[in-house]
Amino acid sequence: MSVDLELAPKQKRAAGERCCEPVVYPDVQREQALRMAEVAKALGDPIRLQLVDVLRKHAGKVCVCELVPLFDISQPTLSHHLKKLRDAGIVDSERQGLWAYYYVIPDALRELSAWLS
Amino acid sequence: MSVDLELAPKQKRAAGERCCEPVVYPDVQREQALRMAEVAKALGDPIRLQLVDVLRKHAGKVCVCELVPLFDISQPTLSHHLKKLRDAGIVDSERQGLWAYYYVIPDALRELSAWLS
DNA sequence: CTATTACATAGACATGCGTCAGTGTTATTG
DNA sequence: CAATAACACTGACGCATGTCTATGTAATAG
Repeated sequence: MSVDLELAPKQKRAAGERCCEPVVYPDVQREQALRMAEVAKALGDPIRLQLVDVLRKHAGKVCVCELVPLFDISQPTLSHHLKKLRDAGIVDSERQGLWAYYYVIPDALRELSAWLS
Repeated sequence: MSVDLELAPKQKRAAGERCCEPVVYPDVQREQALRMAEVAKALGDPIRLQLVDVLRKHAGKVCVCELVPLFDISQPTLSHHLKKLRDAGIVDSERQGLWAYYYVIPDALRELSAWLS
């Protein structure tokens, strides 16, 4: 999988000349880069990465009240991180009475994972 | 691969009682989360992600002068992004005369990639 | 209804980020 | 030497981020 940027032919040039001609490249696949970067950015915080790890390990849905004591941050801060993960399309939640259960959206990490391997 | 956080037993409790006891968890593997989050954060920008993509596709080393025309940003901004990738341990560079050649460090993405799959 | 519990939202604060114009550094050409 | 080219660094700017305290909302207990 790639993001498809065309590259100018690679060759040395003597100084005193222009190094490279400007390259026109199709911005095909740029949306893919945007999507993957958004997911990567959401994973770019240790707490959020550990949150995703916990949610993935516990295949079912996990109550927020079980997540709070795992980290040295306040409950609102954790709520904020969960929202970031929701906005990135990585997790989703369900309310049941007073509790909120979070889970990883299947295949949410697939595109990035495939690109990385 | 996981980050190894212990989770409290998952069970509903009647309201009016504490939901969960605080959980003590070993911060084993927390360094791993820090490392992976650092890499993910560096990939969390579309331009940097595309830079890594270009460098990975062209297995050899790529001259900065070939990268500049691929993006709609100034040369100093691109230099800044390359520095971020260097700081994250994803790429490295070599100077040869006037030119600087960048390349992806082998296995720099392996840990994150393995965790994601 | 009142109190309590679980969770989210609001606002504030310091810090970090992405970008640019400008400048510096190093190497090559003439 | 002076001029030029490739690249990095500096400082500035607006905006986003991570964190907190305080408050809001919805549901349950009594």
